[in-house]
Amino acid sequence: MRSPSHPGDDVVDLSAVLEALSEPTRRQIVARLANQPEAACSSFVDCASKSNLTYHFNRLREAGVISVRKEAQFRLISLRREALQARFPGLLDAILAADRIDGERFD
Amino acid sequence: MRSPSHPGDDVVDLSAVLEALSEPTRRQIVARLANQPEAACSSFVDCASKSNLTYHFNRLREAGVISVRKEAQFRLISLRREALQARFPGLLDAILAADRIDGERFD
DNA sequence: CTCCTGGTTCAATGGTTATTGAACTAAGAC
DNA sequence: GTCTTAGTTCAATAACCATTGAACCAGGAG
Repeated sequence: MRSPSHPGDDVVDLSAVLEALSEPTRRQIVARLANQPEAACSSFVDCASKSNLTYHFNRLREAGVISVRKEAQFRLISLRREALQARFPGLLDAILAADRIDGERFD
Repeated sequence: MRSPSHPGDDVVDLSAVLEALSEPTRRQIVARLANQPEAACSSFVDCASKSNLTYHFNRLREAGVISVRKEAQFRLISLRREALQARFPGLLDAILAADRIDGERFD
């Protein structure tokens, strides 16, 4: 785990990005962020426990998938769409699309 | 790990596919298969040890990414492009493209 | 038949992962 | 100031991961 605040976490390693997005909870977080410019950590309490959320946010941030901004008493999370698109064009969109399809398994 | 021969391993779970392709050795195998209709297990001895290759082939097969066919004394591996494309359109191509970019890191 | 070659199986190992709960901190609300 | 909300940190745990090496097996080659 890296140091707490690392605004310049850049998208570098494909393995890290795919590992980050291979986890269902993290994919759920990312899928939700795709529809919102920003969301507070607290809006994901239905996904996992507080400390577990911190863990998943760290993994996503270290992979360069999200960025975290501190605003008053809240942490605001956002998806790093442009950075991901610049580094691996089409990857995030393909995974988001696949995730939507994957979600249809039990219809 | 599942039973030895499982020709009908189908692409079902996105997590399994992404986990399979998040490992660099396995991505290398898949990238090489993308240029060849079929390849013998033995053509990947430069990627890992024999037993380690068996392990990686199993993980790829269980995720539905490759299929393995026994021909005389050889095992022939092939990429399940159509099955992947049918289930998660564009995903494999995006990951293969990202892998090519990722490979350019040390230029 | 005996000897390779191609590949699997198995147990062991060290490292990593996700998850938990309790203790803690930072900052606004009252 | 006290209380509460939002979130981190830390240690512990169980499960899983990739990798190894040795033993094994199937089938062709000599």
